[in-house]
Amino acid sequence: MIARRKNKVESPPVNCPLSECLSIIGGAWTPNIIWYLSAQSRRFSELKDDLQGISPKVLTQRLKKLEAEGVVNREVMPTSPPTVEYSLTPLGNELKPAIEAIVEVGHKLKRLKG
Amino acid sequence: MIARRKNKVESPPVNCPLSECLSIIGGAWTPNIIWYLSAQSRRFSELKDDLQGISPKVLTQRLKKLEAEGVVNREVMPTSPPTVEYSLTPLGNELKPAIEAIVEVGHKLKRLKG
DNA sequence: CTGTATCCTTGGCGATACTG
DNA sequence: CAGTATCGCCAAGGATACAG
Repeated sequence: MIARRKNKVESPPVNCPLSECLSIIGGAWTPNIIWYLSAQSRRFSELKDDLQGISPKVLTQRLKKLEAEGVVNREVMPTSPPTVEYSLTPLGNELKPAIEAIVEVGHKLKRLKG
Repeated sequence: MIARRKNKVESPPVNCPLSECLSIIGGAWTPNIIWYLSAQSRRFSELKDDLQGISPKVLTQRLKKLEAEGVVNREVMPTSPPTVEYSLTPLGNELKPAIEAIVEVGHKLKRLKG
């Protein structure tokens, strides 16, 4: 007899958490922003330099979204002229393993494919 | 010819090795496709059922791209009617840790944020 | 069953100029 | 320095019908 295959894959609940996390790190520049912030806290224009080519609009969009999600902390420093420090929150640090896994695989792919 | 403004959307930033991997798992349905294939090999319409809501066009697009990248293997079975088996290549399996890390973080986020 | 072929909408992103 | 405000494009993705 032909072993009829299972109609369902074992654990479908995966759909949700995947989207949950990817909706955070999914933006075009977002992973790199988190990457740089995971190394150290950065100011707006420092990030703008880190992410060469990003427009201030998009950088603002991303940072605001990340801040709203509780992933990034924004702190205005009482300096003159005023500067703003961005850093990862504890929640933001939870993302680091995923980012690192992605980086890891990125390296492997690079080795394997050229 | 008309000189077009060069505001076309470029590929993600090149600063860190993130892009390499994200360009593979970055598509809208791609992570889930890889997830389902990591459990077992699947046929086209099985994947279409797994990924409820995906259009055949997009599923084809993704599978072709993944196949071209060496991540997914496509095998036509000599059955009647013909069926096609998709599975992960060894290279594709390299992606699993990253996917799993993302899932992991997805769970954490869900716990922490409700 | 396994895809193609079209058409259409959307929103993400780029570029640039301007403000406190 | 740290953003906002506008404008515009275009490619990803949805919907649907058709084909081998």
